[in-house]
Amino acid sequence: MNQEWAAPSKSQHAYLWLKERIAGEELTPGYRLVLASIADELDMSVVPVREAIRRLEAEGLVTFERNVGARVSMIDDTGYRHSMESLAILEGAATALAARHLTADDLRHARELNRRLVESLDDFDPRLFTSVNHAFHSVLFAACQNTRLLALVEAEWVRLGHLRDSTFSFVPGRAQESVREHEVLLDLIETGAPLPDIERAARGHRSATLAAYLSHEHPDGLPAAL
Amino acid sequence: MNQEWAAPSKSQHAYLWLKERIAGEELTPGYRLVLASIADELDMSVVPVREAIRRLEAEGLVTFERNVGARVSMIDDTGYRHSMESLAILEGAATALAARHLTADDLRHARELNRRLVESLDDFDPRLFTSVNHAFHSVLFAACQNTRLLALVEAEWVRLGHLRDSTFSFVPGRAQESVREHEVLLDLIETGAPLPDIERAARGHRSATLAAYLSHEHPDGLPAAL
DNA sequence: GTGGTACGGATCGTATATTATCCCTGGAAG
DNA sequence: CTTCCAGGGATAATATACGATCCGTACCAC
Repeated sequence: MNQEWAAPSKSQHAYLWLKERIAGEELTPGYRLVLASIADELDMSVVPVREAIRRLEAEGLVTFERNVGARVSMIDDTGYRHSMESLAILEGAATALAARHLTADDLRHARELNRRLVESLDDFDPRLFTSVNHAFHSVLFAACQNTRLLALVEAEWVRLGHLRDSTFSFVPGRAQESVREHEVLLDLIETGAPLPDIERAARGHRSATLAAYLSHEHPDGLPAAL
Repeated sequence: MNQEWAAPSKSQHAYLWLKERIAGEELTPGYRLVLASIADELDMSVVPVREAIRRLEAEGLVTFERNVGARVSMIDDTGYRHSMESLAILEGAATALAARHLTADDLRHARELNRRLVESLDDFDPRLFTSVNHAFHSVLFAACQNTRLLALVEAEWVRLGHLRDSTFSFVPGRAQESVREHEVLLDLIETGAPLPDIERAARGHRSATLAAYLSHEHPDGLPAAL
């Protein structure tokens, strides 16, 4: 009597549940993750919860201290900068590798998303903007054939997603600039520009967002090279 | 009465033990990892072993199938190619970011390692070559200030390390070319070449190794773009 | 008042036990 | 000869139980 509706393992369930809460900011950085409480809440024993947390730890979303417990990863400016820089590199490459595989439909979809970004500039909601922004970039790099690279990009987005809600909350002015750069990027792809140009544009786009944040928070800091 | 000798958790111990075995090819790809056997061998219960395996899973070293068990990740050509391509991108960027931070000592050390690579070309041992090769590149990118990027690079090396012993076993001719490219790369760094040039050289170096492998295994395959 | 120490609650770490699932093998039906 | 089904062994998944460790607090000595 096979239950067709598939039984997701409890471990998996706990993993997804936690990840969701972390991404959704219900569990903010520094939040203490107590095994027993979570197990209780999810109506399971602590064993699956432990495994879920181990996986999250390996992904860098939570930090663990022996005999003390887990907490949602704290993010300092350095970590944020490093992650953004890494994402710039990964996403830039993925976008370039995907460029030649984008269909006309994909590009239409991307332009539509960017149009929504433009519209949202009035009555600005950083949360919404970030979400649509992610969708926009996802369209552009999802066609990348290199699944490993894709996984790395997605992992970095998740990492950042829970660390800072949105750079755009901090530097509202960056949003306008951002959507313009999106158009440039789309044009490059559509006209079949050389891949290195596309990569440079995509990387530069994210680096610029990072730079905007850094110069806003630390006006006297040095800009990142490369 | 604090025991100074530190008590590494069993979970940690199992994790390191397995990782070691996998890296050392004692556990080859496809090898079945049975919880009870491992627990027995390490003189512990299955719980810590499960956690260790979960961590390895998150790192991509083992694959897991629900209710079936874990096995050391199989690597197909596609996976290998994707991983190498990703490494090319990551390592290229890390090397460029590290370039300005390398000391004269670092460069001396790197040249010394490359000298050893040259020497080893007679009486060629792919295993040794790969190992020293890793050391060489480690020196070049270790000075990268972006710890996140560094972690990604190292993770990818580990991934590849256990998947294929060495590309150089398959394409011996590549080794000579490789050490020459090392010299070029070192010269670029030493003369303070523009970072994009350094990045391109470092990325191209690894891409070339991948290409050599691919064209050797699949002479009719298409070369990777970018 | 300050420092240290001892106790206790909270929480983690691991072992053991129980249940669920898969896969293989063998036999019977067609 | 092939196909299907049943049963059993192997193994994973989870629950429960117990011991170990940490950390905060209160008490005592000085």
